[in-house]
Amino acid sequence: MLDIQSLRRDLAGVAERLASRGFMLDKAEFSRLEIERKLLQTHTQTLQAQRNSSSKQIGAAKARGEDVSAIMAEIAGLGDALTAAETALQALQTELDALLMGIPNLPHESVAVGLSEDDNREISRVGLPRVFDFPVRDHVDLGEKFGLDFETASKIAGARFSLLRGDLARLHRALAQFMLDTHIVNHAYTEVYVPYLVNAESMRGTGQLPKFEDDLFHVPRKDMEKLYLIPTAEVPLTNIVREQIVPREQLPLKFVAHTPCFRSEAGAYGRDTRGMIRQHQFDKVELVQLVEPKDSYATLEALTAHAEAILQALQLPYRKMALCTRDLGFSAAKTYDLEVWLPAQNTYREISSCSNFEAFQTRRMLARFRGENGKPELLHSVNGSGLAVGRTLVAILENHQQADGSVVIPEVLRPYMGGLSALRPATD
RNA sequence: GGAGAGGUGGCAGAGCGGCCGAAUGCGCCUGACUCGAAAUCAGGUAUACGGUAAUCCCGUAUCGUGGGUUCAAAUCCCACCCUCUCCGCCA
Repeated sequence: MLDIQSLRRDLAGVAERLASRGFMLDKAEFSRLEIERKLLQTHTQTLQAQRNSSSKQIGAAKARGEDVSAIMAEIAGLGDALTAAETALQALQTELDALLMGIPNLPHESVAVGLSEDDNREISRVGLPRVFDFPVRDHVDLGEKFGLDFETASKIAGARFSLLRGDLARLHRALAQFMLDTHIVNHAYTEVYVPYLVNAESMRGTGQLPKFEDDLFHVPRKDMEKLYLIPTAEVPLTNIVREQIVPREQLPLKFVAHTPCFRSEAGAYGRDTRGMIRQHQFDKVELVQLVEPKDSYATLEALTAHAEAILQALQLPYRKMALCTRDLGFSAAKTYDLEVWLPAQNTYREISSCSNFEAFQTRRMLARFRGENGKPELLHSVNGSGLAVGRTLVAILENHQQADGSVVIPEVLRPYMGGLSALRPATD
């Protein structure tokens, strides 16, 4: 959520910055609501003040044993007027709030203005794509031999689910363990185990609701508020500080969690139907930091480097992209995507997305710390995947495949694999 | 699933429908005393929104959440949420 003050102060300027990311703010509508809000709010509060002082007088008069009918008569119609005013104000607030909640974040000044993902800027490339002297197989063909089984998954659950067996399942687990351990030990994050089902309030906090309900799975409950399956651990991790004032000396908060993520992928029907690139359920190791505003851009760089460290350790070639204004997610002020090389697709594919949300999320959830002057200030939230486990598995299979169909397991994962150095097709 | 207890400021803990944004204690901040500290004393110490650009001032709202009764609700009524204890069930 944007700061409503900034909209009041410089509506045209804000609208212009929003336009750069493709969002057209209805300035007239906002102004109309604001003018009315101000009128209604002052009116309501005046009536409330009147009621309060009259009620006080009645109390005092009664205590002295005086007659109160005169005062009572004076405020005869006040109750109804007040109810009407309060109702109108509330309705207007709801409208204004809905408008505000639907506005995306402002792009940071360092973000290039662009019209599509083609305008994203490549920041760096690390590692060289291998040159293969044999026909490259994609992860679906390779994985089949090691226990990757989409047919069984679809029998059990439907399309866009996967099932892993044996060493492949173990490798998947090894990846998550390795990532977690790296972030805990080398990068000083605190490991957190979180709920995978969250309430609507949490979803609002990080920005998934109210606008992106269609992308989420939810679980109805009889006579109870429905719960949502998390699309990323960002949701529970960031909401840890919702409605809290964190003591300054505890900052920065650095959380890491390994969770499954659930996405309905509505609107992606035809895309990435083959393989485990785009699934309804996938595992991810997520990094979240809550920091003082002055630190958040340095934090974004650091956190992105933490994600990169995983790719480097796994010897996967990747590039780092700075998203342009048009490609930014709803809540992000600035985003780096890490894209891993997938030889079978002959292209780089997103494997991590690292963003600074500034105060966009924390304002929604009232997550604060106590600043220098002792006043509560909004934290900044920064997060990123470190990494998406399923896609990392895909990248390992494809990048580390051998002519004989085996896949070399990166050195750093071997301790998690009981010393196994390669996946080999079953010899039958 | 059954039975019971309870949700009040950073914490503990009071609170006859009006003088309650809320006693008291602890904690914290400032000052006095002190060479310094402790102890003691004095004062201060919630958040959001609005008037408004303002850390001052004024107003409004907030005692788990939402509704109701009333001129007036932390206090009375209803519903819901959450926590705790015991029993049952359960990974």
